[in-house]
Amino acid sequence: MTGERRLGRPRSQATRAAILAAALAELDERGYAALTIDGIARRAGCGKQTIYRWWSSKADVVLESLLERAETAIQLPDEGSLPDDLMAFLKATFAQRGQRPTLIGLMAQALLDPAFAAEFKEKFLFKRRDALRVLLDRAVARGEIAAGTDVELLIDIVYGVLWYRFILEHAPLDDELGERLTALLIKASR
Amino acid sequence: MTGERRLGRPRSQATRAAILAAALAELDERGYAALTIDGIARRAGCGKQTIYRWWSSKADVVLESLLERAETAIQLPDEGSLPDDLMAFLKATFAQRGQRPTLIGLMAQALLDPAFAAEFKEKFLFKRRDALRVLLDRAVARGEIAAGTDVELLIDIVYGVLWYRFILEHAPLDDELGERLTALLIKASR
Amino acid sequence: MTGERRLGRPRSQATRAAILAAALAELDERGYAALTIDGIARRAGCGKQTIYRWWSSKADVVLESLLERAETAIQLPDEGSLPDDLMAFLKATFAQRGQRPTLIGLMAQALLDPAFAAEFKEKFLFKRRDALRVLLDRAVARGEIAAGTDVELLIDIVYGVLWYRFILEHAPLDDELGERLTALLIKASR
Amino acid sequence: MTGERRLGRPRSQATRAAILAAALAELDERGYAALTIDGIARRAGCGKQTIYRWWSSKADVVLESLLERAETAIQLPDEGSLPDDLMAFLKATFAQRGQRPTLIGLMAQALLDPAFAAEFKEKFLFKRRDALRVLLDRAVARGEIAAGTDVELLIDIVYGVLWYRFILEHAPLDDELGERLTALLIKASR
DNA sequence: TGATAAACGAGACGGTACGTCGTGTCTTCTG
DNA sequence: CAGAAGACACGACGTACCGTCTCGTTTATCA
Repeated sequence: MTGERRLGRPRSQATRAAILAAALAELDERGYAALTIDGIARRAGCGKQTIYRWWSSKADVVLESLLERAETAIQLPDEGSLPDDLMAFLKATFAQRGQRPTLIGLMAQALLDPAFAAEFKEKFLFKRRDALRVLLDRAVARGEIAAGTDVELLIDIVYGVLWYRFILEHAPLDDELGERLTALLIKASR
Repeated sequence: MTGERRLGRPRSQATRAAILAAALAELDERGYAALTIDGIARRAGCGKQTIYRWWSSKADVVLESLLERAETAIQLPDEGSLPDDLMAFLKATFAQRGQRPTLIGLMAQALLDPAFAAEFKEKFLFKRRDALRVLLDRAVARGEIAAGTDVELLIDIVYGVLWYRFILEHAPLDDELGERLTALLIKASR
Repeated sequence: MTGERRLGRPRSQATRAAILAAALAELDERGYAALTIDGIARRAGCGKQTIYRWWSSKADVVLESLLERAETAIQLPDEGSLPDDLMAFLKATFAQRGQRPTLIGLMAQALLDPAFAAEFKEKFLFKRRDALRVLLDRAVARGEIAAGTDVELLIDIVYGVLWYRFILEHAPLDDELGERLTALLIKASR
Repeated sequence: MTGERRLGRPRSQATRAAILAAALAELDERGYAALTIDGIARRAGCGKQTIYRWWSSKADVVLESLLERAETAIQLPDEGSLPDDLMAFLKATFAQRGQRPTLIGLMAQALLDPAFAAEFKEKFLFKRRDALRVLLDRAVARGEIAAGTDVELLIDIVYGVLWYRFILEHAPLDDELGERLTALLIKASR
């Protein structure tokens, strides 16, 4: 039942880990644009084929590396009120600024490659939308925001502003932004 | 006096135009990711060197092509009230959805290449922010929105939502979005 | 034991042969000066990298092609007397006049590139000197030429005249030259 | 009468000299293989067109530079006897060893380019043959060498050995070679 | 225990585009 | 009208990665 044991030599978990680690290391040292499959393989001490066997692109490798990082996990706060929940959520999100190079690279890849875009949305972007939706739905249930409120638009505003500033870097992603954004959303949705 | 006539053979305007046209044609036929300098040169009937002499990357060529297209010009409506101005502005912006592949490609390049990012911001993104700021400042002057309103945040919300939906394509960029966004911003800024 | 099996995919002998053949074909059709690595790769149906992996220059490829041609093999006659040996040797050498374009090209490359010059001397020019030296040493042993004769100078004379006429083409490389040169050398070395 | 004054601005002798000097300087600093028309023009402070107007190739420029050098002039000794004449001639020739890089480069160009080869022979190589022929004809007239001697072959031997050693550098071009070659030729031609 | 089967490292392969270099021609202004 | 300046079309250069392939080797399961 649990079976599914495939024939032949099983996938090497050590190699898998080495590849993910190598990808992150290359990313840190050289940046996303300079990432190459050759380079990852060389650093991981594995053959290129092994990478191609399990991932479809370098972005795929990076996405998996990213998702394995503990700090990328989504926090779902429950502070009792929307403003507090939102602030906690935004603070947790802002705290991941260190991932910028990686996230920016993945977004670039998503823009250039529709297949990867689908995967990036499914495994990353939409998961975060889902988390935020939980907070907002809770607020609707509590009556903190009006029943007819377009929750999807609120989500778009939060992530739209976040990504827009994340990409352009013309203004900071800090607590002050969190407070102003929270205040604005609540005022707009009462 | 105004002179500034440089020495030597002057830059060929015909070649410049051929290159920009070739870039747009390649873009339409094959998409941004498949653009190559070789391909542009071949189609334009010019040497690669000539492209490298005047532009620093393929994104640079594409950006200039794009800026020369009349339809990329920024509309600055003046309808007399903020809601009308905003709707007109958003409608004009949404009308450029056909440029999506190009704009997405340029954004991808900006994410991968900081030098190009700076240029893209200066020549494209910030020009649009400036236009929107004019509308909002006008509304502040007219008392339509509160004096202390964080105009920059409003701009970030508009363009944040626009780009976020533009990139993810999880929801349409249409008049209904325009109306809801306008309503929300006005409610939040009174 | 003799093993030495290298790791990884072994070198493709088919590709090696295709490259050498393509080089000779290009040489015949277009001449040495018009040879290009691009052209050889195109005709051989291989990537340029494959050529660069195994040879350091186009001259290197051509030299190897040449050395594989059966007709480039050195004949070592043993007719019993120096005049007969020399005539046989010269006839065999003159018979390779068809290789002129190739040899001239290789010599040109040797003049321009010291690294290739060393290789050309080692693998081609000195091998021929060695063969001729065998003939002359034999003649010394038989007493046909004086014991103190400067054999190296005789070799220089033979190959000097040959190459000089080969290059300048101001006089033929034919049997009459062979006879006169033989006679002169013998008269001078008695 | 002497006229032949062409119309328009006359050729600039200063520029001509600058180009020839620049060619020699580049030759000395970088070697023949690295010579470029661009480089010569840059160093001479002239336009490339000016070079193309008056010379047909870089080899052409170099040949003219070489021929203008005083030390390249042919010495025609008249010592009274063939051995002395020959030795003097060879000594004078050997004394030009410093020109090796230039001469080797010109010879390489001659091998690659038949048009230049013709010019090189006419203006350089055959002039030297002519000079040597004068010496040898004088010796025939004096009865130092037999009347039926193949003078052309003797010339080929002298220049063949010289160029062969000059190119291969496997043995020196020195007085000892001069003496041995002289002795050999005289013994062979009595 | 040995056959079978897949994963793995290594690295060669056919390709494509890169960005640079040099060529020989052209187009402008200056002397 | 020669000459400097330098832009131009062209085409080869040698390199970097791509994604695939072909080896020998390793590590499992199954008969």
